[in-house]
Amino acid sequence: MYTNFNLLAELNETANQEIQRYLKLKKFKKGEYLLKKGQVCRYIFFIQEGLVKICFTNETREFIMRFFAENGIVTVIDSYFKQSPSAYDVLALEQTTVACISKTDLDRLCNENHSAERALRKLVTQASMNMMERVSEMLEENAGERYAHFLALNGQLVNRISLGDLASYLGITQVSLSRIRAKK
Amino acid sequence: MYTNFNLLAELNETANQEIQRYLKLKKFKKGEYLLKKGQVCRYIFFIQEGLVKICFTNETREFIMRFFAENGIVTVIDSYFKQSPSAYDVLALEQTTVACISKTDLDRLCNENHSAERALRKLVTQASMNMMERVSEMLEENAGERYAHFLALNGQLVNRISLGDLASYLGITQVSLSRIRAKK
DNA sequence: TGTAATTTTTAACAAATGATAAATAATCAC
DNA sequence: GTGATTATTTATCATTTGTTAAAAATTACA
Repeated sequence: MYTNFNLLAELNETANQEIQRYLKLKKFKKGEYLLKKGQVCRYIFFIQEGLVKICFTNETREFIMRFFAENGIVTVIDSYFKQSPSAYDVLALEQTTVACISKTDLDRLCNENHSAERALRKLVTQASMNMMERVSEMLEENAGERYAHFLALNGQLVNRISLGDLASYLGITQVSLSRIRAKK
Repeated sequence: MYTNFNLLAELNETANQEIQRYLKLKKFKKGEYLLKKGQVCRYIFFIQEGLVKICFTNETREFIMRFFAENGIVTVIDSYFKQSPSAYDVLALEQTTVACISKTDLDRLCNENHSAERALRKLVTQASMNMMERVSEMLEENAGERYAHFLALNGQLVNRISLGDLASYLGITQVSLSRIRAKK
């Protein structure tokens, strides 16, 4: 039922059966929060359908860490692992269906099952690589280059994301992104 | 002998004895490379003494991902886990002594020992959190704010890092950083 | 369909940062 | 120590991005 996640491919038969029992389906409407800033993130979410953003806000602006669409695996890593208040919101940009597993259940699974621990390690490794790539881009590229880069890697996603959200992801204002697009 | 690393505190007695056998000491002079771009990163390095940077270069500029000093644990995550050519250099900024373990040995240890796998998971989790924090800062803060932030968190390190390297870390030019400092 | 609300674009100006060059200061090698 | 090398600062100008405001386009919905 909940296939198509690399994390799960890593699991052995036992762990796979276990995790299927733990996973619970949840649905979020567009605009609903999977997690609000200040709350403790108690789940890892497997997105089956829809689109979410992890973001935070200033007094004046919003900033987006990442988008996650179908087959994406989402959690607020430091809140989840430390069970501390999240600095980020997780918000549905479309009607979104997720399968999720609680930290309590996954901890149990990881304690009992080495392959689950390994799968989790691979998941956070992937998150690390994604964030390093993002840091590299932000160091090296200006806003126009980051925009082109995002288009190249996420061509299909762009149609589902507002310009404002894309600007928040790129770390610039909506006005600035509009100007960048006009130049091309 | 090789104490003071959180990663190791996580290990059980067996794994701890094993890893002590695997760890090898290496010394690098100032300016020597622990890893060059294009090489495959085959080790995790535990810095005992000294200072290194993970960096990459443009046609014209250098960019620094992170500095690692005493008790820091360094690897180029995607090169290490995928055993693919590194996009980054790892370079000693001071004479540096490291204990290192090869991926071959650590893989063996992780296969045999659940607590080693967990320790590795915690290591990459920490790396993820660090990189997320860095992305957040780069989205939200301008260069002057990032400079102040770095000073606040790494006051003691600043004296060991050249202005040029600090600028490369902040993603600005040396000239720009000099200007920022002059304003304060 | 028509009106309101929202999103995107355009414009004008301010602030931040990059690029280049030159001056000054600090460090290194002999 | 002395000269050469390297690192840092200062200055000037160009480019990028932010801010604000208004216009235009799109979308929502009654």
